[in-house]
Formats: sequence, C-alpha cells, structure tokens
Amino acid sequence: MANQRDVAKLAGVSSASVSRFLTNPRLVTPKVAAAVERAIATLDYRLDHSAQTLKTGKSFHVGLLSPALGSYHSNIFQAVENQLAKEGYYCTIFDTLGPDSRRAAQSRSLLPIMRGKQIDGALFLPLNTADDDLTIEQLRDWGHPYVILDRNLAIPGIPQIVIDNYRAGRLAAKKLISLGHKDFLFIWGLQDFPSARDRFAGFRDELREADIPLSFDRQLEGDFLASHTYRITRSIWSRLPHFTAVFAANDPSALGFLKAAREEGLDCPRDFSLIGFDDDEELSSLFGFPLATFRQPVAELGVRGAQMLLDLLKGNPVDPTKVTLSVEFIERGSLAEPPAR
Amino acid sequence: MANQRDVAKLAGVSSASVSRFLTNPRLVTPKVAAAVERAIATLDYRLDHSAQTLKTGKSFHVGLLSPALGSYHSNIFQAVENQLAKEGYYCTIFDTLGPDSRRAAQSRSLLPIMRGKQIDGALFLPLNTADDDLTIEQLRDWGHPYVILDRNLAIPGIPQIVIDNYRAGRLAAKKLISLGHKDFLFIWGLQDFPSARDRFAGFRDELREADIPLSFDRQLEGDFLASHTYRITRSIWSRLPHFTAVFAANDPSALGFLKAAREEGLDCPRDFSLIGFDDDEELSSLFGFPLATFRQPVAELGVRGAQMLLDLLKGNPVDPTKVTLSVEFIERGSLAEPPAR
DNA sequence: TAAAATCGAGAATACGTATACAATGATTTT
DNA sequence: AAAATCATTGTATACGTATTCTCGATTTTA
Repeated sequence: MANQRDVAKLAGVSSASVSRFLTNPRLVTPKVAAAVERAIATLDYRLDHSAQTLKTGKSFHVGLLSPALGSYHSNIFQAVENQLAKEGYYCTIFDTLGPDSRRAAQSRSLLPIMRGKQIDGALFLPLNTADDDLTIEQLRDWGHPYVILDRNLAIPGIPQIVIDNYRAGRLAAKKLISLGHKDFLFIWGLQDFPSARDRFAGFRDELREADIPLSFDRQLEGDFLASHTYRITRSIWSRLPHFTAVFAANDPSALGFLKAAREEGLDCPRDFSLIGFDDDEELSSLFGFPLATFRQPVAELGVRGAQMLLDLLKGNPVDPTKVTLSVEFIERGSLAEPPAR
Repeated sequence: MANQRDVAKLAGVSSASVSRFLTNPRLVTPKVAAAVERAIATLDYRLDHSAQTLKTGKSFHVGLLSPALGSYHSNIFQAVENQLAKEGYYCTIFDTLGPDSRRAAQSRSLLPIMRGKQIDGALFLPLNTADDDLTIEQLRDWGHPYVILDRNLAIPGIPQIVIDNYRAGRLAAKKLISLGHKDFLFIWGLQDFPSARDRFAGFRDELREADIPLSFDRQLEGDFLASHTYRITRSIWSRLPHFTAVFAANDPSALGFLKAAREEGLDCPRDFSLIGFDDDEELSSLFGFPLATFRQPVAELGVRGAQMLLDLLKGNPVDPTKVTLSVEFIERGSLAEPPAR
C-alpha cells in the first residue's frame, strides 16, 4: 500500500503538499494539485483512516446503541445510516442486549468499549432499564456528542428526538371518550419500551381527567406480538371486566386481541372499538380489517437524529435540544359508538 | 486522556512493559503487571484503538454490506453482531442501496471506501445485480477476508454460507407432484434476490423432470409483500390458466394470493394447494390458516458466517469454503390432492 | 568456577498522517 | 527601486502504540 510519502516522491512534491491537497485542495497550486492527483491515481493511493484518526482525533465513526436489531429499530438504522453516509460518517452497531452486554455488566456499562477515540459520537435507543439509565448517565459525561432517540427524558438540555407517544395515548382516549365509551382496556407492549409506557401514561391521564380509572384488571400484558396477545386474551377472557373500547400497543397486538374476541363471539366495531399503533398496512390489508391506528414517523426519527448528531459533531449550535415528532391518527372503521346495553 | 507513557511513568516502568502487559500479560513479571494494573486503574487509561490499528494493521472492524436493512437482513445482522462481539470485533454497516451507493457508482464500487485499514474483513449479502457482481469481483482481489452470505455462487473456493433454496424449490415441487398436481403457479419475490431465483430454478427443474413446463403465464410477479401480491393476483385473475398448486416466494405473498383467490370463490386446500416460505408464525397464527412453508436457519446463517470470517481473520484454515444450510419443510393443512375435475 | 544460555526490561524506532514553523519566491506598497 | 506583505511549499515533529534490538541480570552447564 502506498502512503503519502510515496505519492509525494512520484509527484515531485513534499508529503505536506499531498496532505494539504487531500484535506483542502485550495491550499495548493493547481499545478501541484494536478501532479498529486495523477500520482494518487497511478499508485491507487488510499488515505489511511487509522492514521488520520490518530492524528486528528476524529474517527468518523458513530455508534448505534440499540437493544436487539428488530425490524422497528432497523428501519431507524437505515435512515440513520443513509443520512450519516452522506457526510462520510460510518455506523458501528452495538447490541445493548447481546452477549456484549455481559461484558458491559462487568464493566457496568457499554462506554468503556467506546473510549479511545474509536467513536466520535453515538445515537442511543434506550429501554427503560437500569442498565440503560446508567448508560445515559455515562453518555452525559462522556465528552462526546450523542443523541437519545425515542425515549422521552425530562432532563433539560439533553439532545433527544422523541415521538409524541404521550399525546398519542391522550388522542386515543379522547377519541374513544368522545364516541361515548366508558369501559376501556389497555394492551401493553413490552414494558421496558419507553414508547409503550408513554402511550399508557397519556391514555391513563386522559381517562383520569374524565374520571374514568384504568384499573389493573383492565391492563393486559403483551409483547408486541399477535400470537402472545391472542393467547393471553383467550386465557383471561372470563375474568375480563365489561369493556367497549380497546387501545393496543401495536397493530399485531390489536389484531391478536381481535382474533380472540371474535372467537368469543364479539365483533368489532359492533361490540367494541379498537385502536392499534404503528400503522401496519401489510397486516391490515391482508386481514381485510380497517384498524384505526397511529402512524409514527420512523424514518424521520432517524434522519433528524442523525442530523442533530452531525450538527453536534461539527460544533454547530443545536437550537432546540429536544425535538418532538408528531404521530398521525388514522381513523378507520374499527371505531364506533359503544353498543346500547 | 492518559497514554501508555503516562501509565509507565506512574508505574515506574518503561512504556514497552505497559504495552507488553496489555498485549500479553505473560510477557512481564507479576510485580510489573501489578504496578501497571494499578496505574491503569488510577489513570482510567484506555487503549487508543486508532493507534493500535495504525501500528498493527488490524482494526477489529468488519463491514456488513447489505442492501436496505429490512427485517430479514436485520435478523442476520443481529446474529453476526453478537457472534463477532464475543471476539472483540465491531460491525460497521454499509447500505449497498443507500445514497452511499451513489458514491459507489462514481467509483464503480463500495470497495474504495473500505480501503485504508479501516476494515479487516467483510460479510456481504449480495443481490443479483451488476453492481453487486462487481463488488464480489473486487472483494476477491481485495486482499482481506470476506464471506458471502445467502447467495449461491459457482465460483470454487469462494467463502460462502448459503441456504439451500434450490433444494427447497425441488422439495416443494416434488411434494406437490406426489400429491397428484399437474397445474402449477409460481409467485416471484423480488427478482434481484438470489434466494428467490434459486427457489424458482429448483421448482422449475423438478417440474421439468416430470415433463411439466412452467410457462411465463404461470409465473406471477411479486415483491415479497402481501398487498402487492394480492393486487397483482386480482388484476390478472381472469387471465390465469387452470391451476391446482401454488408455490409463493414467502408467506406474506402466499397469504396475499390466498386472499385474492378466496375473493374469487376458491378455497385452499379444497381447490388448490399452497406453499409459502420463511415460516412466519405470527402471520399464520393470526390468520388462522395452516400454511405449509419452509423454515430457513436465518440465525445460523449469521452465526456460521461470522464464525467463518473470524477463522479467516485469524488465519485458521477453513475446511469447506462453502457451507450449505438446509431448509426445513413444514407440512401443514394447505396441502391436499388436487380436486377432481 | 567460568562460560554459555536464558530471561526480563529499557531504549529506540516506525506505522501514516496533519500541522506548526521556517523558508522561498512572487506580488504589492511606499 | 527597496521594503513589506502575501501566498506556497518544504522541513520537522507529534499523535499512541507495538516491536526489534540491546543490555544487564540470572540461571544453567561443563
């Protein structure tokens, strides 16, 4: 592999000129530039990234910290990767739940791994776990830029892009209340997911303000999967209180519940109204069921997060450090007034 | 940030000893080791990754080259990332279809980006495109280890992990033929996906050997999505030849077709048998339809690929350079004999 | 006991790059 | 025309690490 000295020798200039040409071509004369360019082409020279990193302290790598790498997160990643690639940054992934996290447990966090200049910044998709709380703490005095994605933190000044799950919860409740519903069910996703918690909080608060409590027997556990929600629903059906409206963690959960309810002789929207989350058009169209749901700007979450991180990396001022993206309520045929009793 | 010299000074030893302690503790006396260890803890010293890379030529980063980052690929990535993390390797992702590929188009490939010691090796999930063919060519004389995943290449000696899609196609055809079927349909996935092409080839070859041609009007285009397959099927229904057996690119496609067929008054398995691919338990259970399908070892693909790459990186001999993983045929109620005419 | 062999650790150096500093020539100012 | 300014380029050095080389100390062998 050729280095800058080799290029310089062939071009008949000093290695400093080669370096200058590479970092900022305007610093050298057109004549030198041409000679260097030719020499680079001849030798098929490539900049050594590690040497550059050592010298400048900038690696042009950012970390993507995320639990698992499911489809939801991978959609965000794709947006992030594309956005960062435009500016020459690379993405290194860290599974915060993988075997790597065992190492993390020993050293109490992922951060030690990220030390030593290998990472310029990080995008973090945290859960609501103690481990991830600790990681956030350590990111804060890491000394490098970072952005928290999709988890609403009350800490002022912390760079974050969030989706307004709380408002979504309120919207769902408001809509159902306005239709006349008084008896609700809430189907949880994985409780460690911040988004699921925020939706619950919004839903609960809106109901509370209408003097409708949401007791524990009206909360079903779930894991974002249709099959599990179906099984749970079937198994506790006889113990469920009277209900006419259901808000589920996501579309698969909603449809899993629907399947169970249908098998118990109920119909939607005749007997109850149903709202899902994260508009899954594939599933809805395949099912042929007009499920009311929310669409969340997943790609925009990634793009905005990446953009904010890039600004921080460049030292540009980031005006609002917290950006809130809105969900879109998609009203469909699964909504109706409660049946007359 | 402290460096090895600082540690050495505090420990009262030379920096060489510090380095030796870090690379191989057996190279130093227990006494020195203890002193160095203490100094490291005191100064919170971390190895500088870029300096180490510059010196050794090993970055401990591998590239994950993949088109898009959909759920299928992200499952593989998760397995790969976890496996590599165990050995201290990091994964940098490259979207071969993203805006980055525009850069690639200019320079005719992704490889220039991977030069300069930033990547020790690569895992590549190629499509059947000219771009990706070129990338494979260039990987071959890149000089670093690489493994091709999920694309069957006839080139001998090339390191690859493949899933036996061809055999799956044959199995599907064999089963349907043995049930007495004579009139078939094949539903394509995205044609650029090697796996879809292999399945088609196996299916076609098995039929051909039974003297059953699979003409173009018996091949439906698709894109792995239920909604699209549904629309296509409806739109060309009247032009479809008589059929009693259908093999679809994946489960969503199969169910999209099923939905369209049901709306046309057909029933499965009464009127036709149906086989999908990539066992989607969520979808099947939600649909309540016993779809025969194939299960492919996606996680194992990632694990084996990562393991092979690690072996190559360490210089271990890799015995069979081509590992073929088998699919599992899952026979369910969507299979039956053809109806009497 | 002396010479040879082994071992541990310090000194010095190189990896490839970016940049501070010095030096050169060209250009403008007085 | 001489002095001052400026634009370019070359020289030298430092980033932090791994490793070769050297040397002194210890152990082994005849």
